[in-house]
Amino acid sequence: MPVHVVKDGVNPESQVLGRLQKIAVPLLSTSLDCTDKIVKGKVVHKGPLVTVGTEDYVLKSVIQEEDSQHSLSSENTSINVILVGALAKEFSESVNQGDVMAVSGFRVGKSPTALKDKLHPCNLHLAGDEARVYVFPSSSLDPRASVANKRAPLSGAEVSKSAKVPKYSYVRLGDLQPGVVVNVYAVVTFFKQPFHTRGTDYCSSLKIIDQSNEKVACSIFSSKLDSHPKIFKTGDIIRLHRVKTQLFNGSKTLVTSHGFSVVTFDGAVGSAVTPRTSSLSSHFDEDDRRAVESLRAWAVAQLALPAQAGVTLAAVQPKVFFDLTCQLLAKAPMDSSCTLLKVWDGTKCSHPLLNVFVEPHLLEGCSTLSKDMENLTANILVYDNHVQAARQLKPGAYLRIYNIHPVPGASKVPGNHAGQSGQADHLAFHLHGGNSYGRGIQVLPDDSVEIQELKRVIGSSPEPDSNDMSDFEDFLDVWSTPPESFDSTGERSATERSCSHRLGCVTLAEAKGKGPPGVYHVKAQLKSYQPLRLFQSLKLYCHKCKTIREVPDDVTIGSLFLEAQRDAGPCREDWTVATDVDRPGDCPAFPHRTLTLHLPTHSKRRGAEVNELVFIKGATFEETCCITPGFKNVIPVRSSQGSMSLLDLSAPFLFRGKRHYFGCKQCSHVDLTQPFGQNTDVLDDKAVAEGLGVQLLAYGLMMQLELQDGTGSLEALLWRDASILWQEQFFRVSPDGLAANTEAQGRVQETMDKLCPSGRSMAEHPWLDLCLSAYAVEENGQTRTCYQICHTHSTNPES
DNA sequence: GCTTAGGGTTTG
Repeated sequence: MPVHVVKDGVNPESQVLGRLQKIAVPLLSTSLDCTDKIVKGKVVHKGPLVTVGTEDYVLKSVIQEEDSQHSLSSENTSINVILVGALAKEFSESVNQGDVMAVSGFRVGKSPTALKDKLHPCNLHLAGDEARVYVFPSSSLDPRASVANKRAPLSGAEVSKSAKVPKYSYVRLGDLQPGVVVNVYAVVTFFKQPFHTRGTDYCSSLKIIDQSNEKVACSIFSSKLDSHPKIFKTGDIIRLHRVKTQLFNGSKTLVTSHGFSVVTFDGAVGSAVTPRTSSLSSHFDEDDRRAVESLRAWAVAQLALPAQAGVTLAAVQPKVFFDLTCQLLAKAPMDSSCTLLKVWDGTKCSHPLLNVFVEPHLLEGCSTLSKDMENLTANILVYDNHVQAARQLKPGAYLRIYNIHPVPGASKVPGNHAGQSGQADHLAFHLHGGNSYGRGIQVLPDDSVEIQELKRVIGSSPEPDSNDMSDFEDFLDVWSTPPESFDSTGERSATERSCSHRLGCVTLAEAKGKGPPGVYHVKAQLKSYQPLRLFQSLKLYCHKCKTIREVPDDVTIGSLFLEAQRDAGPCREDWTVATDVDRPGDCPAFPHRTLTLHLPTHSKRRGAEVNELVFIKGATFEETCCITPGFKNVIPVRSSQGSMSLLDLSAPFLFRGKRHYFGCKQCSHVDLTQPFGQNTDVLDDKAVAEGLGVQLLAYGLMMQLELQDGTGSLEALLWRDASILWQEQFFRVSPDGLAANTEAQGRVQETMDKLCPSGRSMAEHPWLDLCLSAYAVEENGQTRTCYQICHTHSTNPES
């Protein structure tokens, strides 16, 4: 019962005011934080009970401050009290003029009748569950009064129990008064991610607005990021408790004061009213729900606050900054002040997107899987302060990235030397340094409204134009399938044999007991594999001499190119025409070196194009990479006693797009004196190698797999016989393309992750049907048994 | 316990 009558003889002050702070009527203002406050006065006017509609009531009353201290110091000692609903009806029945009453759970509003009635400029609103009226009948103070006998007296204990903490009251932004701590509800119109201040805290800088149409800046300080508002987009609704109004440059601003708290809500009309807060003790009730819905309804009606239509990749306009809700696919450091984020949102950009070349071993996570897919993937270069934030991100995470700058034209990408030309009309995305315009990256929780929508779009992402559907299926498989579904308890094998052996399955222990040579069929799980960094497993293999070579790194290759510049003499061959390009002294060892392009003078082959082949002399490795988009075949050469010669065969002898081709030092017999390629229809890698006298090396993966079944474990090599099957069927990638194709490498990694999911128990590792070949190897006079996996390929997870 | 920041016509 919201109206409590205090029994005769009970000291009202001690019973009711125990936990509440009394505010004198003259001191009431709209900026007052009404939490835990009580106002007491004598009822000097009791208006009639007015019926609104069929069941609602309103009653107006006036109370007067009785505290002589305040009644003398101010004229505003009488204030209008508006009672609404059941409270009004009850008040009408149980309160009389002359009674003293105390009220709590009120809201202070502007009195619209102040000019007319000359009463207090504010009024008190009493409505809702938290509003309380405590009546001290004039009989309890003045025995001569006769109204008390009509009332059902309540015990003091009951009064005390029901005097629970009143609800929070909220001040409109238009009513803020400097120096006063208040609570507010508002719509966010601008926000910055929390950033480190020069002081001890992070600061969230906001602009907010409410129904009073007053826009107010707000600074939230806290050393704990968790205490900062979880704002995802403008239009979100924010509730601030215990914020103080300050004047700055003549404008009111809100700043957090001691014990502040903040809760946010989605701003969309009709969406669930779910408080976003890390606080466990946050207050939230029906009134909060109403406040949020009221603000949502108000905001949607304001033309000044257009609903934020989220920009998808498909809707991106060049040069127009935008915010993107997306999923992180992969990331790679570019240099100390720049990190690349590869993201998608399931839509296809209508502008071609810049493809950023990344060293495969620097890429973390999985990339898009085919060239056609790439227009679904935005490469976002994040700079400076955002690099730190990017470092924390995990591939697969859902993000919102604020203030992305789509820049047309192949802009310079830090630390990136290859594959940048020929993308002049492609869009590059930048997240510039600093936090102006709300620039930043935020991880969105999986259950947020925007992620629900993103997941829906990703789930129905358009099919690529490419015929290569397996790529796309893999893509969806990896990104739309929760990790839980990778477990394969009692399910069919993740690999299958393709051999024609008629053998029964043996255990690993049995296979080890039988010794070499032999072929065994086993069923086992993959416990571990090496190397974990897959680029380290990539090798070069000569089919002729059977030699295995490491793939040289870029630094080694770079030094071989520099070495080749030592002989600065000409190297004319009569079947080529040379064009000299003076290079400025950007290479300290060889100032003003000359870069020479040699083009074949004639080609008798039909359909041969002018850009089919070029020899390049005097170029650095980076420069050679840079001209690859202009020619189908780029062959770096050097001068050797006036003749054209290839570089040391440790370096790639041929560049085709991003692909680098190596030759075998032992088996090659280089001859550049004759034109070549005229008897072939296609001048591909094999034709070029043959024409140059180079024995082409093949790429292959070499891995050591630790297999396990219930009987024991066994180390088996994955190479040679099985490699083609593994690489073309199992990983569904061509080994030759693997070195240049970060996506293919990503796919290999995905496959390995499925076979050997890290962080999961062995029970969750899938079972593999394998064909093992055992053979003896002599080493330091000792014989040991080695095993290789052969005739084995993956089963398609889809079928 | 106090301070911090105080949006802005961005751009590698």
